[in-house]
Amino acid sequence: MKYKILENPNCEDAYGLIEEALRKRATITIYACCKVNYEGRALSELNWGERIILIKPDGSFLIHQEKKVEPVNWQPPKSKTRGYIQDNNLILESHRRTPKELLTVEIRKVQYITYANIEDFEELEQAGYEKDMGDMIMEKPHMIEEGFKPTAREYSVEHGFIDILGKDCDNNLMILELKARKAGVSAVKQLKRYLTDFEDDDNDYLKECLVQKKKIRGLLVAPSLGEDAKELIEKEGIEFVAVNPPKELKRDKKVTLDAF
Amino acid sequence: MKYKILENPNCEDAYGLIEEALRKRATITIYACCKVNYEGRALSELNWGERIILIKPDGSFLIHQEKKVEPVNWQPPKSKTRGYIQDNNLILESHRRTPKELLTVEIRKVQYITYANIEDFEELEQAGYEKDMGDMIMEKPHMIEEGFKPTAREYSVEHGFIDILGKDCDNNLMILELKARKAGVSAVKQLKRYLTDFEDDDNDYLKECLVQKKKIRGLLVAPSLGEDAKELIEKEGIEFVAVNPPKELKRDKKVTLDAF
DNA sequence: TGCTACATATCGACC
DNA sequence: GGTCGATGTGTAGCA
Repeated sequence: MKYKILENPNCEDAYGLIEEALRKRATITIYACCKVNYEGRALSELNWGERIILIKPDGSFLIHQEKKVEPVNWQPPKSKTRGYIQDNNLILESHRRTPKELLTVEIRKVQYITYANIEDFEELEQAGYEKDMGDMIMEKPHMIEEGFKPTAREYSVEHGFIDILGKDCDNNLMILELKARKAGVSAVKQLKRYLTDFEDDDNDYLKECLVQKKKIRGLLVAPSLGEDAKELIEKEGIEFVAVNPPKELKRDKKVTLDAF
Repeated sequence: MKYKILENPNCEDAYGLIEEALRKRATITIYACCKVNYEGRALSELNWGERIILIKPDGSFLIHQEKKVEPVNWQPPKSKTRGYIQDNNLILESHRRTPKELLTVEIRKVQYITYANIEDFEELEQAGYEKDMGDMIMEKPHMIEEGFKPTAREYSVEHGFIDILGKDCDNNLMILELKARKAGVSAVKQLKRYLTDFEDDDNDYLKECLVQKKKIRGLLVAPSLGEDAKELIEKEGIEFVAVNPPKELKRDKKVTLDAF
């Protein structure tokens, strides 16, 4: 990692280092006293104070205060950064075309600037999502109940997509809504809406179901259920199945599979 | 701003500086080659690579790659950070109680660490939100149309809240859904759902409306409308009113008001 | 503490 | 370039 650090620079030196870093497509951090203006989708102003500025080679621009995970101001990747000197202050601008957005940072005093060319070829591997849960249920449908047979995934209805469509051992239709986290009232309402949509819709599954005089069962599949949601599923005649999302990384899974 | 910078430290020195910084409740940035594991609401793993670590005095913990606005891994405010040395590597852990979440950073090589006590007493002032839009319409109802009289705000119905409830000059009921950004199909559907909820609900507004044989008008209020949404409002008999969210900071507003 | 809704949401996938 | 949906969404407000 090649890096450079500049402490207590004057305005011109700070400007010079930032230009150099931008040219070299390095990642820059600045500890400085600044004032920030943003105009674009919304409008904001942040008065003089000390903050940390992070500029990435992909154009991302972040300003962090000493609190919270979220930056106080930012610009997304592909934004264009430029700097100039005005009234003996260093101004940094980050500009985006669509939508038109401009972030302006007026820097009164730089404590230090660092930049480095970061080498990172890894991507985050993760698990424990709704998609993983769907994959798992398609692979092991008995997790839902004995005899469950999935027939379709991401089945389109008026207000969205039914996560998994299938049949139980008695050939009743089953409509599954998956949630990777604790399900709330909104999840129950969503499933209810899909059930209504499905019943209003003219489709082969429904026709077959009517002909064979079978039921349509709505199932909410999630690791747990909120208190309010418990009441609502009773009322709506919806069933709940407790399933935890698989917390297994794909690489680990592969290893496990390879072992067999 | 008091700060300290340590370049190319060995494991022990890096550990020492971080402990010192945590004690002093400083804001820390580390450029380092590390490996990251997260387990909590989900599960993730990030293999060896160079990243920027930011630790804030409120407990926020961020790991940034050289791309994107979002950190690749993080912990929220109030998380507890601790460090230790294992196998000649520096380990940083950030721990959260509820929900139980643990972030583990294994650092192989530190390029540099800096910490500083940041002084920032300013908060972001902003404008251009749905709430501002609601305030503006309550203050200047004629923006919607001549003779519009708001009667209720955040009126609760089955699937959510009606932003503004009111009457027109002919005493017809008006149900307003506000959006601070371009409205899409989902906004129209949301309003339609609220209209249905309202008509299904047993309330005084509705009773009065029926007695006086008045209409119920649904209005979508937003700066603009997507193409698909235009078709849908036609079909659903919903009206659209173009209103831009007020992009005026409260301080500016106050000044303006003081001037009168 | 828990729940709801908003955000300059961001981000990825799909069209 | 848009549209749609998931997110370890984060965050504020309120019960």
